[in-house]
Amino acid sequence: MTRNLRADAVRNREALIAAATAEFAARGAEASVAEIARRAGIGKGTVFRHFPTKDHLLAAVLMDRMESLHAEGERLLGAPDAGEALLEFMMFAGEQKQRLDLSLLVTASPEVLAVPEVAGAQARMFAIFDALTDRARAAGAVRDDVTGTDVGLLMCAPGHLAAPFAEERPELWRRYMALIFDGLRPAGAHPLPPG
Amino acid sequence: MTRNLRADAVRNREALIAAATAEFAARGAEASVAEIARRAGIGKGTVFRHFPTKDHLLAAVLMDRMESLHAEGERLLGAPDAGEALLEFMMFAGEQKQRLDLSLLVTASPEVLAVPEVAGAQARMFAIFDALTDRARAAGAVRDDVTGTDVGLLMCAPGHLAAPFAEERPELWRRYMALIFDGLRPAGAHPLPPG
DNA sequence: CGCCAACCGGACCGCCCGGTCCGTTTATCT
DNA sequence: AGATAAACGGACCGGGCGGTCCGGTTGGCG
Repeated sequence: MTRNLRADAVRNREALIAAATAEFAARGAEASVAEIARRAGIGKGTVFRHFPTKDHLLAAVLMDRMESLHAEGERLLGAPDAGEALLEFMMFAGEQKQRLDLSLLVTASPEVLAVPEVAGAQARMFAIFDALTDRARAAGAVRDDVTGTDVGLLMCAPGHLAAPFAEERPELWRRYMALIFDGLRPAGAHPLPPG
Repeated sequence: MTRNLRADAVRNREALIAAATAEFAARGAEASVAEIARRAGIGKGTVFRHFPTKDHLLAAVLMDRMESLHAEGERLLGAPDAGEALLEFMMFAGEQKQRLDLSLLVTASPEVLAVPEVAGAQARMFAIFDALTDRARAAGAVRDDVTGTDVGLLMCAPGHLAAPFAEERPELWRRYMALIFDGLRPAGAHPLPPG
């Protein structure tokens, strides 16, 4: 069945995933395998024995993040204020210490989506987006035309937008997340005419 | 002074810029010089005689777009409704037929900013962002804490977010632009506490 | 302790990139 | 038409990438 890994293999695998997480966080999907291996203190060959492809390695890293989002989302489904819960969720998503590009999760490349577990994890993640959004909408905290997909996409933006100022204004992304959430509120809504 | 180009050189230069515009629009800044040359029907060597560097070629393309934004912005500064003018400007920016990634203009790479004309054009462009935003703010159409820089950054988002759905929902980006603009309105504003 | 399979890691491959070079073509001027 | 400089374009270079291979190392079991 699941063949037991040798002790050193386990150690290396852990170091590899840690290094990959850090490196993908820093450089995005274009991070190089050689650099990840160097950072993990192992050879490039070892990387490819643990994962057949760079995309499979990326997939493993993304899975963690998606599960994390999923868990926090489920927790917040139990929060009393549905609107506040949605905002809190978006902030949690943007926060990810290792500021892994959220759009790697939300709009994942075809290659990593080809890994079946990733597709499943992404589907579960979007289900949580929907659940949180439906609840907020039912509570009248967001306007009627907002969907879970909208939330998933929109919450990716602040990270990108604020990235150039991450040094001098590390909290700028929070302001943009709040701004965008305000756009979701029913108060000043001016939705486009359908068409 | 400015040495006259030979007729064929002029033709090739035009074809080159057209091809570069299309290719950068389609593939972003990672478009390859070889492909641009092929598309223009010229050799790669010719590209580098007209522009010393790929970045200089990209710079030439970006300049056009920035001037276009600048012109439309100045036109809209004369529009009666300041708030409507700002929204219209954002829509114009998102529209750019060749949907050239706006963030190439707004958060240009250090390399292309090293081309002095680009830096100047970008500064003029940001000045227009500020002018339009100041006027909208003075008219009470957007909240007090919104700056021209905010507008410049935020208006880049819809293009990215809607890109994966560009095929089946080509107008989705408009909805997001409107949503984001609603977040700028004073109506339902919930700005973050300073800090 | 000694053996062997599991594991390691760096040399190596093919590919594509931005950029250079130079022998060939061609527009232009007389 | 012939001369000449301008312009062309593809072969070529160095570098970095993802991925492979295989001789050397090492953990774990009998």
